[in-house]
Amino acid sequence: MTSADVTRSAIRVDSVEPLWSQAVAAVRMRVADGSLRPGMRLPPERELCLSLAISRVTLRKALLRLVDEGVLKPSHGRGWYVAGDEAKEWPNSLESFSETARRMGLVASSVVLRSEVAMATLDEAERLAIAPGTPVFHLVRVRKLDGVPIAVDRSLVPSHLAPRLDRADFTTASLYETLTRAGLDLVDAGSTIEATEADDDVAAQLGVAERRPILVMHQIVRDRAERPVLSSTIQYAGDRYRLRTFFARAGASSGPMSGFGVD
Amino acid sequence: MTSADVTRSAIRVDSVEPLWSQAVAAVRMRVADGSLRPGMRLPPERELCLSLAISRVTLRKALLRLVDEGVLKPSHGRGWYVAGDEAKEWPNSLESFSETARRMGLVASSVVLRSEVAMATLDEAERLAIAPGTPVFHLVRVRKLDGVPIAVDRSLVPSHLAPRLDRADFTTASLYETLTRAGLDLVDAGSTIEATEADDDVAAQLGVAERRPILVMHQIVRDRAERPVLSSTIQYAGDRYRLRTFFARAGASSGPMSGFGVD
DNA sequence: AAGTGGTCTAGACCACCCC
DNA sequence: GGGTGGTCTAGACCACTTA
Repeated sequence: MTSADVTRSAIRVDSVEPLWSQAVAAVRMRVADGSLRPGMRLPPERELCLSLAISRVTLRKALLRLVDEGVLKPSHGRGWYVAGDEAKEWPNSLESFSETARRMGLVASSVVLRSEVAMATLDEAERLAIAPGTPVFHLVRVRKLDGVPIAVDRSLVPSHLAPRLDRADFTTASLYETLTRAGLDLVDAGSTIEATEADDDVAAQLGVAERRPILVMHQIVRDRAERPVLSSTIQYAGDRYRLRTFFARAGASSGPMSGFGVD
Repeated sequence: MTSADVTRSAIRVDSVEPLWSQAVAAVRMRVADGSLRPGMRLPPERELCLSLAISRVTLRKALLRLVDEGVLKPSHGRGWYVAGDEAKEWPNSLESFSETARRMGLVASSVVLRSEVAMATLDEAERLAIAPGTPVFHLVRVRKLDGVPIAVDRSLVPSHLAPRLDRADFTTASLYETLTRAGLDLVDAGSTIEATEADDDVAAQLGVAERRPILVMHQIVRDRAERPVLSSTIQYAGDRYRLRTFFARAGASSGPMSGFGVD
């Protein structure tokens, strides 16, 4: 048995989770705990099939998913390799605030300015596709890195989707994790990103001069039924933060699409 | 035969393209030419397998890919549906400038300020992972929508990867398409997005006041060998443009990842 | 030539939706 | 209960890498 060995032990047949999903978790675990280090080659697919006791098709579905997440890299004729730190820290979507903090070795913290349920205004109701006046949980946080204010984050969640959110302490808790644990499955998100100037409110909260550049990201996250679950507006101090994204085409094969936002 | 019928005629066995990729193209064609309209249900998988003469596994690989591109939406127990215009215009990556123009019904054009080969500076060489002094193609364009200047786009391509780029007319041509046609396969891209102020150069080119907010997107596009092929820096007038992204988790199944940049 | 990933197949069974 | 997608399998053959 090599140290890169991945055994069946992690796979439970009676679980509701699909086998490929369990395989994803098993491999991800091995990468997280360090038994699979960046640059290492995984055992050949046919061996992994045996040790995980799943078919090759199922295994490959799992491995491809991990490519999508930036954990693995396939190399035709050579093998599957664990992605280096560079790529691993660049997920196949927008990097979240806490991920950024981890990557840079800084401590992320939040100051909660508002955490309460209030009636949805016309504007808020439209963004969340609910009726005006519906109870909505409002969360306003100043996000900090090593104590320095970086961004103001205003989030909205319809109360009937996740009751009692106002009892949670979002000084440390992650909103995304809290919603997931409440049984919501966030499957897709549309977002817009623009540059504006700081108004006096945001300038004061971030400790920058008025009219300084602000990076604004607005996001609507939906569940499997395409129901808006979360509306989030983050205003970053322009000279203190940079959004990062990474896009990879898994089974590319000369994709006919225009690409990654490049013409 | 229903109007949604997709026949084998489009699939050529002798082609180098994988069958699933050809199936993707066949379905995409039907959507593009209007024989499959938004909201319509596709024939059942088992029927499509017969008409395309491919196995169900292969067909599903193609359909899943189209979900990734925002063309289709699966519905367990009901069928596959053509995505509405809303979703279709939001690819699973950053929306490109011309896509934005199309969505908004505006005419995209470019003014080429510079199109020549020059030696790479230290900074440029580092970004492209080449030696300083290596010949690099420089392309500087002012991107316009309906004649209004929206952004300044500075792109760099190492000359040895695509010779004679300075002969092309990028007033109309797409750089991405030109590179693809030159045989380069752009498979992944890392990018950063930030907000800054307009310096006098950019302010003049965009016709805005100095120190006004600017949205800057920097991007490094790589080929299959992870070799940087294109470095692109786009500076958008803050009050004239908004970047749009859409992220979907195809086979989600309670993803354990933090999400879409949301905490 | 041997090893390894990439594509493809035919068929089975389960889970969900709707009549 | 019948139709439809979702998961899974065992095995075949091809393409790329390495020696």
